[in-house]
Amino acid sequence: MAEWDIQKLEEKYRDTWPEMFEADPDEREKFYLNVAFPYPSGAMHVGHGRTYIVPDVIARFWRMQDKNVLFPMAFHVTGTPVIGISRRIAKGDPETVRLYRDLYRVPEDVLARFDDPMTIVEYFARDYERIMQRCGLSIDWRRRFITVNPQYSKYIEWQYAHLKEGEHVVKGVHPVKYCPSCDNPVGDHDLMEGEKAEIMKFTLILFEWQGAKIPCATLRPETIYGVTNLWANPEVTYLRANVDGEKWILSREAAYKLEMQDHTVEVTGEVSGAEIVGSKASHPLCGEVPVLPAAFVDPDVGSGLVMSVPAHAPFDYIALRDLQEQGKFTEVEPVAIIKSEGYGEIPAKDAIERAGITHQLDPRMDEVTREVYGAELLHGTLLANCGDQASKPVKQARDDVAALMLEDYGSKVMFEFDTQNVVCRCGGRVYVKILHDQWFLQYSDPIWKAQVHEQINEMEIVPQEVRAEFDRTVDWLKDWACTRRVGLGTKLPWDQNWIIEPLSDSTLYMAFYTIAHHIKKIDPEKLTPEVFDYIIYGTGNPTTVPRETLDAIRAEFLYWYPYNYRFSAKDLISNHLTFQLFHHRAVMEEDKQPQGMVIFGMGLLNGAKMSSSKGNVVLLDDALNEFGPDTVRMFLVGSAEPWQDFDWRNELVIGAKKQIERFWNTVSEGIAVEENDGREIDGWLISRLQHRIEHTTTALQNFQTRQALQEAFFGIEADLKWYRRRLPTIAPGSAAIKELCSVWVRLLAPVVPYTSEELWHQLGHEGSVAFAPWPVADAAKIDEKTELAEEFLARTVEDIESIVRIIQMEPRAVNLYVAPAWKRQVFSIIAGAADPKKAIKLVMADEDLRSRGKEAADAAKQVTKFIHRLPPELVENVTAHDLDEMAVLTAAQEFLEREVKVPVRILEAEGSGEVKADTALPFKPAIVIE
RNA sequence: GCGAGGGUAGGUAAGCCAGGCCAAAACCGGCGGACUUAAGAUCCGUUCUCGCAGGAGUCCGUGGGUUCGAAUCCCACCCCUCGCACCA
Repeated sequence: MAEWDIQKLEEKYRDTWPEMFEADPDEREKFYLNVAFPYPSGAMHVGHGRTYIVPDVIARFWRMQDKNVLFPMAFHVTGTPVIGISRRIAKGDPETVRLYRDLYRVPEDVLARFDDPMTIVEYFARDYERIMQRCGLSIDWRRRFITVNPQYSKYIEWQYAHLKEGEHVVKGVHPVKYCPSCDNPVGDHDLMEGEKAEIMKFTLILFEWQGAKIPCATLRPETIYGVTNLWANPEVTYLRANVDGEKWILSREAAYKLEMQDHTVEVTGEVSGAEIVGSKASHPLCGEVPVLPAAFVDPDVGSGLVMSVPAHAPFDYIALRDLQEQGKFTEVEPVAIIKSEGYGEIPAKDAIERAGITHQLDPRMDEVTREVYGAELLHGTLLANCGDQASKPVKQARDDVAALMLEDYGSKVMFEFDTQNVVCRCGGRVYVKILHDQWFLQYSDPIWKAQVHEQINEMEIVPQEVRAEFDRTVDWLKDWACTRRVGLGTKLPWDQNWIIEPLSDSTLYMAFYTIAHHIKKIDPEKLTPEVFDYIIYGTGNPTTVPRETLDAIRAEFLYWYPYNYRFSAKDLISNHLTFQLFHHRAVMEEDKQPQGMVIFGMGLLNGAKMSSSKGNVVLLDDALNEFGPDTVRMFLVGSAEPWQDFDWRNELVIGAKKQIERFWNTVSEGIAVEENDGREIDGWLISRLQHRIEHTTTALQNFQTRQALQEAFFGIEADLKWYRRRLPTIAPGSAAIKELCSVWVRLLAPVVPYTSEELWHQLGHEGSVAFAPWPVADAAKIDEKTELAEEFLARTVEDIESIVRIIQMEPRAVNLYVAPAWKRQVFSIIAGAADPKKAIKLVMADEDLRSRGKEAADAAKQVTKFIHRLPPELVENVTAHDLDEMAVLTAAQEFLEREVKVPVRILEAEGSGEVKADTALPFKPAIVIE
């Protein structure tokens, strides 16, 4: 019997496998599964490993069920990250170089060529492919592509033509975070500071002022009715400017921001804050109000000029009060316009006084402000002095007044961050910019959303719980800017200045897999939209490619599509996974919609989040070298169900390795030993095996890889343990063991393909275990009575042992007293009773039993208690099979004596004269130790 | 802050939806023993507390509640993970 040497097994089989899993349409039923493809900008770690190994286990499982399984792979290389990496490497950025040279161990000569982004992705794509093959992934590599292949670009162009035709791609304006020094929009991950900053929409309310307008930015336009004054900072020099052709007064900062936000701003002069202070400004909805001085007014917030609503804004209230305490502007009175529960006439005043705030600089001012704003938004109603808005709830009035302002009073919208200091990685300040000419995928379209909801409802989603998250995401999605100026990718077909954004070019590639190996062979120039129309829809009359070629390609598409399952980690739910549903709905026909999704948990390393940038990773290649592919696979699919987070810990992985070794040794022994005569216990083993097959199959059908392993590995091992305990002196070489080995190797083949492949051959089978028939449970081999008898024995031995353990005497002999038949009668009656409370009455209704009087009543009580503690199926079996306990125990006498190491006597309880024998119950003999 | 999911014995984790089979599966780890020159592997026992007869007590994030009965149902609180976008 050879030692288990996984390295050798890997070398023996790895390179012969890739062609084996090339899948072509045939008469069998298909099973098509795919995974979110990787962006190969760095080395694979064990977290990536699980992403591909779990689907592979599922693929191998279904393949053995005689499904035609397609499992393809490609590489996503579009976008900007590798461009940044290549630049940083070219510059010699030490951190990046360290990551690639030391952690990912890229050879120096290769690293030297990493100044070209394509070199990076091509290098790592090859590396991924190599490592995936080491892992034994049953991928059809003929279909491999990368997302900048010209043929793929043609497919994307076709897709976008249809999206545009369906009016799902529209040109729009959109506020984005923008870094003027990079001259590019920036994502949150590009920010050094202010990552959580949100873009807020202010209304600029225009006040008449000496032939010009003073814009005041507000989030609460409805408070215009309560404006008593404006605030200007006397220390600030404001600008006079023509904004969109109108004369405005505003801060320098505000002028710059508005320019970024698509307004024309032409500076014509300056005016000091001091000059403005003391003058009057007016708005039709609040009349003429004075401009008051305020040092707290920040020119870098809003327009740099503020409207004041002292009744409802604590800052305004306290600033006004402070001025008035100095005897200034005493004629200004707060104007209350909102009634809100829990507050008096002037909520700002109440809140400040309740909090005991006496000074504007009190740090609790922000908190009090939030409190008042929140309370008024939730419960406030506008008062009678608010014109048309009177008695409206604040919530509604806010929107109505904002709309009114924009329509009738010349207001403009201004965007601002909710936090100051938003800084780009380049160190430059980030502003809100309105992008025009930008193309958007209109995910906000309610009709489109409704279609996706419908699809989510029809799909199988594993685990069920994430369905809610998908629905939430669909509701929450707004329009998505789908074009960029920089990065790798496909040009927008109708506007060549734009590149299709990388998330937006990878929503329908699952369909491309079905035809990729054919399409690759066609000159991209010939791949007109008509060609794809013909392949996907079967319409039109393309002439650039021979018709029989197209018919074959279309046939293949129709065979595989739609996909059965897509596998991905849960962090992609809120974008990619939901996007692809939108795109399928828009472009693919009704019967080509995604059928199912399986969502994975995340990976941890020793309890901490895996992160390449922090160096907290185990590279998959290293893990394969150290433990071998089967161990890595077994650990990754066995330590947690796919949707749970898993934690890679080396000491646990070593455990998995030992387990496979045990499996190897047991099966090798089984093969080596000469067949000998079967024993009765063989029937039990084979009967148990049927349950294991059934449970493993169900688990894998439900993607429960961990559960499957519990059954297929530990379950079978536990059965074997009992089997050997019952037959310690006989070598395990029976026909039953051979049968078990053959089944066992196949049950574990999806998880440990290398080990199983070798054992399968050693068992004398031709062909790969990957295509061997999956075991099917045979009901005829299930022998419930034997299983029950063994359970009875096991429980009895356990009971004896637990008693021996407690008593502190050395046992000399064990007497077992089997319960009399009439107690079995009691057991049946009680077990069958619908209402347990009436069970005792039922027992006493039996004449024979009643004649036993108190004895019967006591037994009934004991039996009731006992039944209560047993699993219901077991109770059912006990009743159904009416086990001859005497015979079972007698037959196992030798076994019992070996177990307890003293003579065992098996006796009838009835008439034994032993007091303790009275406690004998069916399925629970009385035990007396001498 | 908002949205989704989750907290079970030393660790991983099943059970929870359908309350009583639950002192709570399974695996790992720990401890003791057998085998061995030894280590490893393997096997046996043990791993909340108490108990010289198969039993009792306490326990499933915290605090309440419902129920004859709660890890499981309800309420509140605390803590953790993921997502919150123009980016893979």
